[in-house]
Amino acid sequence: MNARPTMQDVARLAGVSIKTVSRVVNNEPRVDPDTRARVQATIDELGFRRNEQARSLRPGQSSSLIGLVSGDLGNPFYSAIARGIEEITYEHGHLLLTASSEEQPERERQLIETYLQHNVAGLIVAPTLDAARTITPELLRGVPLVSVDRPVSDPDPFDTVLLDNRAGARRAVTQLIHDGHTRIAIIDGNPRVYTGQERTAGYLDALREAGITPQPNLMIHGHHGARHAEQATHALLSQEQRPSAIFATNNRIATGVIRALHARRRTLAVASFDDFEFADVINLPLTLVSYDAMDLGRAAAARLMQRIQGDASAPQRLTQPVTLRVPGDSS
Amino acid sequence: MNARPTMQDVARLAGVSIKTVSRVVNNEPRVDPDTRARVQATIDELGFRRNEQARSLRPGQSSSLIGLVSGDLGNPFYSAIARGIEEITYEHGHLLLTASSEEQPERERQLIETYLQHNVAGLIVAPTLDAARTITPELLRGVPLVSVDRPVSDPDPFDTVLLDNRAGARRAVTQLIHDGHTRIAIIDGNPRVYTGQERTAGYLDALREAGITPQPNLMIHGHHGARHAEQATHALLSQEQRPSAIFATNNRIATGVIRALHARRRTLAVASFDDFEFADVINLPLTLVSYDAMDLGRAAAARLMQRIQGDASAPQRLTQPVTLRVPGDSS
DNA sequence: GTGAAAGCGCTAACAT
DNA sequence: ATGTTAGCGCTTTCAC
Repeated sequence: MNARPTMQDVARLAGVSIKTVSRVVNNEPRVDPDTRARVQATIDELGFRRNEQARSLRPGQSSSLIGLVSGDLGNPFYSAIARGIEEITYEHGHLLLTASSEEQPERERQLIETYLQHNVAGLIVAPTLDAARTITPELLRGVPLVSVDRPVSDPDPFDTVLLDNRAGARRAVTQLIHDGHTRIAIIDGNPRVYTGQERTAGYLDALREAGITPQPNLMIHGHHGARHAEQATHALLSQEQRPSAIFATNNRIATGVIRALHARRRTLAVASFDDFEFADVINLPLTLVSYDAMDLGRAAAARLMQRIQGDASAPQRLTQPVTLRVPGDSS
Repeated sequence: MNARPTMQDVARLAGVSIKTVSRVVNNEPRVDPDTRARVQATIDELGFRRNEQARSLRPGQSSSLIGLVSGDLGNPFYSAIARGIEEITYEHGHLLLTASSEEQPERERQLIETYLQHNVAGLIVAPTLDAARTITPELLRGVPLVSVDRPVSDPDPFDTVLLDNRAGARRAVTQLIHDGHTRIAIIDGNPRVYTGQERTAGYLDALREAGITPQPNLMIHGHHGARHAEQATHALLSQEQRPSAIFATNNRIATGVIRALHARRRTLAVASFDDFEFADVINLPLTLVSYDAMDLGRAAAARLMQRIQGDASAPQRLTQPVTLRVPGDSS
């Protein structure tokens, strides 16, 4: 457990000044090759590693930390985003701090503050519902922030990377209509959630374009989570005017719908925002809005890297494309 | 973008010395209540936040950073572990750095070094295959490390948190035997991977206990990933002596097996290490070794917290329990 | 109860 | 090509 060696230690042992060691460590040019070799040998011998905290303490020297606040790292959607972010930040020599807000605005604010105390060079946040109230430019003091999956507010003072929620939903529902469906139900989660709102708008777009009048009793909201969606599906199928297809606005809802149909041994067309493994193995006609969640993360991280490198242009809203996938249909 | 205020700024504005500000920030006792209130007011007014890098620069003052190196954060197994770790470290006021080794020992070593440069208080690693060569006590210089899912080496100089791989596999295969199966195939990934080895050993345990002689042509190895497992399943079903049940040593392999069976419209009993969503909706007799991956992370983080708090006892090997689950069987 | 001064490990500015 | 010095923001003696 010998203490960690410092530049001073290396300098003493190599018989040079600390600044020369610094030059070698930072690959600065004006060092005699012999000196450089000698210093390097001492560094290797001692196993010296530069203390990053001390380095980034100097003003101007920004830290190489990036902070990520996601909704829930345990959710594959968020962890794929995190993976994409990690890929880009790693390439740029940054380290990634991760934490989950658990959709609690207070925890989100608290995490951002803690990150700022650690001098992060930038932040990526999947904002909670009430982020607009807590995440403000004053809180950030110039540290760049990119939001992902949802905007912080509208209009948005920050860069944002979103999915094309509305168009994706419209295309999925239009597909169902093409397949002959007219009684298409929608099951959505918390109506305050941005993505659900957009996807619901896309559903209505598709109906309107086809001249179909939306039926209130086919539009179920507030049923987030697989369990609620399962109950909602049972309710839908028990009512008078039954749907012939169901659009689930996300994969947890789709899971509930599929469970309920399985329990009732009923075959209904199911469309879902979010693709999932096993879609190919399920004996139901599926229409999936598919996309690469890692790409969302990559795009957000790439934008943040630009900001860190000094880009001061107006906040951007980037929309990532989605595609329609019909399992078993190899066209 | 006014610069971030320092203790010095607070001190000047409050008309006290920097040390008094420090006392207030750190909740030290010997401060006059009035002074404390005045300083606190100034802190709030300026939005002062202590610079954590500067604080932990002082020797003794450990940083509140924990470093996690997982195989692939995009894999739900690892992200669940990460979530469990995050939960515990958050409770203890630590922040979590995350990165993926992508199963490359060199990248793993590199990440650990980078973490150490950032003065992490401790490390949690899901070791790669060749971790024993790179992760050594010399590299770590006294920074505690806990490995998770796989041991670094055997015997292990570090704490390790593992699943009960062998017993879980044995129980799953024993269940298949109880159900009347005697020709039980196993599909495993890379034979050098610890978990696969243990699970294969459990498979053999179960056969031996039942007096069944292992059939080499029913034991497929080296087929990691869903795609390979799919091919392996097709090969198994094309041969003379066909199995009536298949044990998949992890969920990606199980996915491949299920895909192949679905393509052939064949019903076979399938056992799998790892539970998965949709298990309830698949029309195959399944036997699943189930466990809580978050608990793995929680246990690893809890052990690390003990080490950070000074526990210097001998390295422990903790084994987390697994349970058998038969979907549809509500007993 | 409060403050002055030293120093953590490093880099930037300015010598030599 | 190399060294000296100051100082980043904070905590820690040790005075007062």
